[in-house]
Amino acid sequence: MSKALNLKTAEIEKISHLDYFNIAISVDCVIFGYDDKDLKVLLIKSDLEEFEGLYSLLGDLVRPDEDLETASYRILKERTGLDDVYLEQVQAFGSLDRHPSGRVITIAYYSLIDIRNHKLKLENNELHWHSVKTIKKLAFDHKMILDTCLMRLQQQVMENPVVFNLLPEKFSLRELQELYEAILGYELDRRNFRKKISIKDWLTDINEMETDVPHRPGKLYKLKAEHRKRSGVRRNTVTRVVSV
Amino acid sequence: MSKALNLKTAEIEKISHLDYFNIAISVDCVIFGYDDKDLKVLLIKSDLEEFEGLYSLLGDLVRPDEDLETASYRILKERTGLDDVYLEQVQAFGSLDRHPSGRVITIAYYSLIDIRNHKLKLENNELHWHSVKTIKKLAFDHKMILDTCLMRLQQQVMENPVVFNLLPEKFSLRELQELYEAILGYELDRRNFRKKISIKDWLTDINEMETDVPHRPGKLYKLKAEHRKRSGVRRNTVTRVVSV
DNA sequence: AATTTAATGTGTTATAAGTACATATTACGT
DNA sequence: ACGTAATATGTACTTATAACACATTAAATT
Repeated sequence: MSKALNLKTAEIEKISHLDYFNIAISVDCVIFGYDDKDLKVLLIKSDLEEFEGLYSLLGDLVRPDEDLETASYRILKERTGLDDVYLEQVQAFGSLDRHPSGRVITIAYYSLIDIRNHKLKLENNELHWHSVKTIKKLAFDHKMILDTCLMRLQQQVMENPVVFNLLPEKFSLRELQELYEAILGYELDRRNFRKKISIKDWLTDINEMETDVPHRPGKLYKLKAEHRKRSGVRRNTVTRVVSV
Repeated sequence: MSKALNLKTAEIEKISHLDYFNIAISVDCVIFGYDDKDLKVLLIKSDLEEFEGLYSLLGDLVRPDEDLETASYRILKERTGLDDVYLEQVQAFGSLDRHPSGRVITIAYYSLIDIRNHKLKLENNELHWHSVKTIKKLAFDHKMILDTCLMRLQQQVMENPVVFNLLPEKFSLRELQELYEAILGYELDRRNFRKKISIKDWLTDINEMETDVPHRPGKLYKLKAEHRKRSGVRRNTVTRVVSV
């Protein structure tokens, strides 16, 4: 891989090899979580002077020997310890000035994880969950990336059973509705919401009830196994590379 | 930009600078056209031995001093002579083995152009329009990229007034419906189609009729000016860079 | 033990959107 | 003048969305 790529036009060859490899490529993960009726995102304090005091998404350069999904899974694994996560590519961001130290094109992924039932190794990593709706500014173009990923999540939410990755295995319909409301940013009618969900036929009633709620407990449900796909990408080939 | 990026983890620094810049980044354009009731895509014969006899999408490496949209517009301009085109990013493709000569991550864009009313400088470029539905195999992973872009186009088509970029300025409802059918791959009911389009309120009746049709001519319509956005990206900043 | 509280669970009606389907009309070609 | 092939248009049926209220249950309070 040290010789020039013999790509397409002759024109390319005029320009030296190094010029073309002076672009770095990174992956940035918008890691969504859900807790306390609130959509969260996992952020780290930026270590760049230019962005002193600002937070940024979790990202890293892509290594020459790993593909994009592998890089994303590696970041998730390194930062959170998790390797069983939902992950989906959203968009590439490549403005010239998006990174102060040089040319870095980044591919954004969003990821959904259940905060409560996975103990993350957060503290030692300087990682923290931030409420999405209170975030005003981030390092780099990460606010734009976050917004784009949130929009994508909002689009997906009613068509695909993806949000269950944010919930524990068993949940009540109220919890599910609150999650939808947190993602969409507006309130839903309870009866219409339940009807819609029941038409989709995603859930099974497991004949258990909520406990420890200070009111009448609701029924608990599980996502049906056939809809449980933890990743938008082919995970069996990918996570092995990451987690071994 | 020749010194290392001071990015995130200490771990990165263990790996030499050159390793990280040994990934090239390209842009590939799926250029859709429409003619003869058929969705077409613009392809070029691959100049790589590995893909002898196969066609590939139009693409090129991204230059360190241009952003992704600029690179896409440059490719379109260089290859077709057009700079007033609809262009939208779809997805990044980054498998390790997708390019036989080395590691190249590519960002796929799709583009919509009106074949008939723009004279393209095709012949001297070895470019040809191919009917999308007859394409079985392409060089690299370009078949996958084409399929992904087509799916994206199909998704967009009913929600956004994008397909008008494939048609001449004035068109009949029949032409429009045939275009939708070509993109979606199935037939539509004429009355329902017209109702749906009229509800969207995208068109103005310009009080002209088709000419040179061997049957009763239909009315001609134009896309209303407020829906005429030739690009999914901010073009006023972008095309200037390309076309000046 | 009785009462209050706060949530669960459920159904109907009205409106809008989607689907299936048929007939009269018009310009061209012969 | 006539046949042809496409345009133009509307209605009934079905499905989805939206708005809306009341009885029930278990926990917490008195």
